[in-house]
Amino acid sequence: MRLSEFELELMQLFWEKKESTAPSIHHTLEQKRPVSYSTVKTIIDRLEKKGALERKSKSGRTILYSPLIGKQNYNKSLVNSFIDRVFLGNSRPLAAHILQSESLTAEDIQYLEEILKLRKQELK
Amino acid sequence: MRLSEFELELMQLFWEKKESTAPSIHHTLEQKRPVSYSTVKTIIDRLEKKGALERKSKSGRTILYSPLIGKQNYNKSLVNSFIDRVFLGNSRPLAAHILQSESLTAEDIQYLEEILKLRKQELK
DNA sequence: CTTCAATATCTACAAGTGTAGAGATGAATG
DNA sequence: CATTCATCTCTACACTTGTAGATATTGAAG
Repeated sequence: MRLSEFELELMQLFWEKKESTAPSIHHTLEQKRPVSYSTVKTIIDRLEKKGALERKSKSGRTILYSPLIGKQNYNKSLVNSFIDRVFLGNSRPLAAHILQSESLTAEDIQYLEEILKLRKQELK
Repeated sequence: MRLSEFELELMQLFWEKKESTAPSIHHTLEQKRPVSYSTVKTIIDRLEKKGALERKSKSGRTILYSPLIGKQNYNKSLVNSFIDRVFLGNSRPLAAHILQSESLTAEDIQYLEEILKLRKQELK
């Protein structure tokens, strides 16, 4: 399944909240930038049509939606296609780039080292 | 500058070849999948309009194009916005994901460990 | 019940994207 | 020179995306 930028932005919110309504999502998003309710609802409708969201229930007229696709899963395929598109399928330059990234803390680095250690073990 | 998927695909070829012509790019791309010359040339025109390519010279009627934007630079900003969009600005999960990726060789792992070692040094 | 405010549904539109045909044009060839 | 073939330029179109107004509907409040 293919999500647009905006669609993904909304899915992030749904994943975070587990389930939510259009008015609530609209409210949250409005904190960040001006956007009309209609716009948000349109995107939600499209997400539903694509099978990324489903209607769970109603309270009053208000529809409660919940994600049909998993964040983990989706991210995984996104990362893979990103590596394909941008780094021609070669993970290493991306890995190198990120490991140099400023935003990693000492803890992050520690943690990532652990992962590498384990991988080395596996390879032997 | 914002490149579409197809535009990026062509830029990858231009970066690889340093400079090239529409017929040549078309030829290369055709190996992979059926696509008409017109299509390729349209994308090249758009890349030129966006300022990603420039006309370097002509041999006969054939225009030689070369990249105006750097692969390194462009990738960097792509990676950053990718992390923002998909991982909400948090590099660590992406790093973790990639370090687990099957496609890394023992050498890659060795190399990446070096990077982490250096980073640790810096932090002290 | 009637009214109203909130929510949903429907419709629209401009910009960007992938795709390619039609026609112009110029370089090479006989 | 006239012709042809390759290449360029121009135009087009359907689909997606971001954006939102107009209108319908209904639960809630009086």
